[in-house]
Amino acid sequence: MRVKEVAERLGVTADTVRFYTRIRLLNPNTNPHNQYKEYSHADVERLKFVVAARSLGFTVEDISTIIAKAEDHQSPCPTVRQIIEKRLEETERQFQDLIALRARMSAAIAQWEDTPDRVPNGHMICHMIESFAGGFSDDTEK
Amino acid sequence: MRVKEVAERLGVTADTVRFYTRIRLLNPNTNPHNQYKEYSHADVERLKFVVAARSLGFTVEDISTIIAKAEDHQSPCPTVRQIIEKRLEETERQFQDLIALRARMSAAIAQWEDTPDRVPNGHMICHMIESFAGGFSDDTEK
DNA sequence: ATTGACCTATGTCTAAGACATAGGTGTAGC
DNA sequence: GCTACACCTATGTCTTAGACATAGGTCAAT
Ligand SMILES: [Zn+2]
Ligand SMILES: [Zn+2]
Ligand SMILES: [Zn+2]
Ligand SMILES: [Zn+2]
Repeated sequence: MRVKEVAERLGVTADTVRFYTRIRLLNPNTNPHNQYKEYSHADVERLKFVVAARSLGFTVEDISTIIAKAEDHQSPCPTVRQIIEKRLEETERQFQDLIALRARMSAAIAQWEDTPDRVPNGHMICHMIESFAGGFSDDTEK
Repeated sequence: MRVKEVAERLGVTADTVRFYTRIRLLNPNTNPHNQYKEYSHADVERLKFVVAARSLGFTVEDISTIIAKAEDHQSPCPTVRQIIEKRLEETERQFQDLIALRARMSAAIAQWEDTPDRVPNGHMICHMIESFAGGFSDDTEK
């Protein structure tokens, strides 16, 4: 199979499969005539694993580590448990950041509904953004 | 003022200020002797604006656009309203994606609590990841 | 003048692909 | 066989918003 077929079969783009191949997460045979990659059943199996792991928040580097361990006949499970715990924490942080951001955006939009447009003068760029309560005072405005 | 002072005053890193300077979002004078940048009061004011806009989810490119309009003596307000609406939609999408990801991760961790570690064989890398219900069936496993 | 702590500008790197492009494939028509 | 032409491929470059590394500059104390 060539890249597009394998990509479609797993619901990812051909570019994604090419990327995984580039970083040697997949190692298909290369046709020496045109450099086209030929993906075997085993390659598809591995890609399936990568897609599943990605969907659980593992980075491609995490996945490389995991696969390396497995190929070394060691159980990757402890590593997997450790990593996902860390990734979940990161996700939680991002989540909180995103909630805060969304709240600020919504508040700004709400506040600006009753604010007229204004042409900037020398000491202001957009009064809406500048007046939005964030408290970014420079504390040295004399 | 030099980069560090201005950065501290606004609660960002010196690298951030340098980055904004590099992309000409800030345009401090340069000491021709040592290339050190000298930030004026006006530069600090502009940085204050950039920081405020960033905290509302505007990209640096958005901010460039907004500033350009203001410097052209046009009101940037309609642009600002348009952009933040779009950015809020994106944030909302990210938010939903993140909720789904977090749910998958938590579910996986919960499921794996009762799963023993296992050493991989030729047809498996990590059974925990592989067996986690995501339904990534290749549909051609004959 | 010399040290040494701190600071600076510049270049490079990051994640995970998307995008652009030059060239290859394969089928249809002649 | 040859030519179109639609589609596919590998490769190189680009993306975000800074972080990091490093060679060199500053400045106060010696
Ligand atoms: Zn199989
Ligand atoms: Zn405005
Ligand atoms: Zn001012
Ligand atoms: Zn496992």
